[in-house]
Amino acid sequence: MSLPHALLGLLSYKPATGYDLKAAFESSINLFWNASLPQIYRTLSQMEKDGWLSFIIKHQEGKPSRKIYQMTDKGKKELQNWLAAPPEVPQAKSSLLVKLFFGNQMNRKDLAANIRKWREHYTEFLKIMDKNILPSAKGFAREVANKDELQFWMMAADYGVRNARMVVDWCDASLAVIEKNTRVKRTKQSRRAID
Amino acid sequence: MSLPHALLGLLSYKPATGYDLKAAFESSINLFWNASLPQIYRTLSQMEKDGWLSFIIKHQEGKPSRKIYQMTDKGKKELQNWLAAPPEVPQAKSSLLVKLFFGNQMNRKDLAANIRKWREHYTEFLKIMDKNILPSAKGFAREVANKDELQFWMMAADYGVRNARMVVDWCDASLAVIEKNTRVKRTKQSRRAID
DNA sequence: TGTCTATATATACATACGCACATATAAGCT
DNA sequence: AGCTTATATGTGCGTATGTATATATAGACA
Repeated sequence: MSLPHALLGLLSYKPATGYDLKAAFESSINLFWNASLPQIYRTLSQMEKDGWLSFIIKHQEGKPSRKIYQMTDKGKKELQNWLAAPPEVPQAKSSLLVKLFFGNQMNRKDLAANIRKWREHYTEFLKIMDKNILPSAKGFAREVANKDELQFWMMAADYGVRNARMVVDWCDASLAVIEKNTRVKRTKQSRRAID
Repeated sequence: MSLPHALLGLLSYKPATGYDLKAAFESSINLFWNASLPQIYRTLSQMEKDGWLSFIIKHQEGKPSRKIYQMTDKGKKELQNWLAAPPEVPQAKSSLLVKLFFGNQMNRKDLAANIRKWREHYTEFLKIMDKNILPSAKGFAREVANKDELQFWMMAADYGVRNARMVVDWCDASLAVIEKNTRVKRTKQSRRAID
């Protein structure tokens, strides 16, 4: 379970509201973790009950009040403990690979189309990373981070890029195999038709 | 949500009990999806209520009775529809990358140790794949699959191998960066000590 | 004028799933 | 004699999370 700790990590830069934290997620951690707004609110509320956070309410005119959370000493300790603990190895969950596993029951065209769609998604991701990674990193740096922090952000982003490249390569290799076999089958059919 | 469809896929080979399906998972789909025994039983029960499956009970001596599920026509249609539908792109969830993101707040030694642990896990995985992939695939082939099915199983396994190699490479690159910077810092400290 | 987006909070309902435990028998190990 | 493993079924409890919805205001757009 990482969401509370990811929130602690972001709050270690500066106090923030649930709404702020959602925005912070979107411009950074979203690459390797994801959280909806209701989930963030629920988690913050629970963390406050657990004594990891405290909050103050700041009233605004024309806009809703802001509930600004900040870490307590207990929260800081919790973050440190979590950071030092060995990370769980993520168990892969990929519905595409499950589908592929039963690919024999699929129309080859549908299967190839699905793989191509996946490929598109990751090439698109790579484009966005190329275009946005530096601006995004700079935005992050301006907001909260120093150069050391930027380095870690780049490492995490590098993981995302390597992963996307790996998937694209795999898609190409798999599409080649599927195409080759489809062609072989056609040839056999043609022969039979000639016979 | 893929578990019910993964179970449908396995049941498309032949009728089976929850216990059988757990074993089938472990020798194949476990690479890219995972399910506990209670979760499988619960899901089968729900699928039966939804009319995707029917079952017969086979009594055995000395052993518990077997509740053997098989697909209904509705279940077959459901599987076909699911297979043809475009797969959801998996949203990455990696607590190691979250930790790395806050790596600046960590002891560099702890961080490096965590990355090394990750690296070990994936090198171990690669070893097991090297040793077991063919025997495992053959076992799968003997059980349920023909050559075409084996090909798709190999494609999925290939994904796992490529992923593991990518992670190992990333670990090496990241460890190099962390080491380099640690050394630089030491040098600066040494200089300061000399000054 | 009505809809959409942004700001900001949150509840309600449902689903997926992990872990612990309950039940029963037989075989094999220490 | 007691423990673990394999076979086979489940329930109960808790947690994480997704989706829909409620509330309130202001500005932009069609």
